Amino acid sequence: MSEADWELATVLGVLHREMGAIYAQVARDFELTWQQVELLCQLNDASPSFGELARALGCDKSNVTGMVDRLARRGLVRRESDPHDRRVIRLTRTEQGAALGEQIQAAIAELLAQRFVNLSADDRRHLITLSQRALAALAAAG
Amino acid sequence: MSEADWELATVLGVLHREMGAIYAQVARDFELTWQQVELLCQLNDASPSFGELARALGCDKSNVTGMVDRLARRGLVRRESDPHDRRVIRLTRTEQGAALGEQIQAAIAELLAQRFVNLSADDRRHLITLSQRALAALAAAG
DNA sequence: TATTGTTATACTCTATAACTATA
DNA sequence: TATAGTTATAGAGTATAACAATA
Repeated sequence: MSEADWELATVLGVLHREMGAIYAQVARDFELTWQQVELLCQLNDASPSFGELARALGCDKSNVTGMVDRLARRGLVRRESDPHDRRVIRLTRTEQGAALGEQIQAAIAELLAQRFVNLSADDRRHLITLSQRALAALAAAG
Repeated sequence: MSEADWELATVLGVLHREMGAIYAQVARDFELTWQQVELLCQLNDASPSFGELARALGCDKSNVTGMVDRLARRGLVRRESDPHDRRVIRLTRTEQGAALGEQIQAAIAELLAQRFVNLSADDRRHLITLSQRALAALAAAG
């Protein structure tokens, strides 16, 4: 393993922790857990099944039931049965859930813009480009 | 808010989720939770008090007690009372904990190197540099 | 038979408040 | 009186296994 590999792991680790703190802050501002925010973000333009949600969130499908229950109790999401397969339930946001989801994403972008105010426009542009390439590399590597 | 702010939030959000999956994978490989890994990483070259640990981990001090108990039960950390203030307890890794911590950090760096194999050496170097600048900007913004 | 969502169970993390022993 | 760590409690996330309905 090269020196650069160690440096990459170190700096990405610290950045990951900082980003986690930022997301946790926003979630708490909206009285949600960050897992609930993650789930809500999966419903931006899709109506995933519970199994698809579990895979996207990296948890077991049995956990999704409870998380959805809690969001449904607050009127943010709604279960809808799949017409093609009556075993499957698809999850959609309610109007209230969609409105809240957009507020949350705006709050995240706003907070990031504030916290990165000391990063020059050039650096910010490069950071976006390189992060996109990094994501493409991750996708290619599987 | 500018278009670049939205792009930054989007790409950093996706990257954050990918990194989270990577860390979760490593933690599970070592039969630890990712929170326990975070705690262990705070002991690399320091013996923090429980209050300092709580601040670093972004949780309440009352939570630290249980997390430390579970790590101590596995022989990875040890409580040591502070000679200057008998209210304070400082946490240190055992030899076994130090060895495991190094294994974990090596595993993270190794896995990242594998997953980023499709990112060119140039891009990787730039990603390190820009991430370091981003962290400096975050620190400066408070 | 296999799969989908659910339930039950046990463990962990998280937040709050009350407690103790120091300072 | 203030602070550091602990305890008790309640809610939430996590993993496993067993289950009913459907395919």
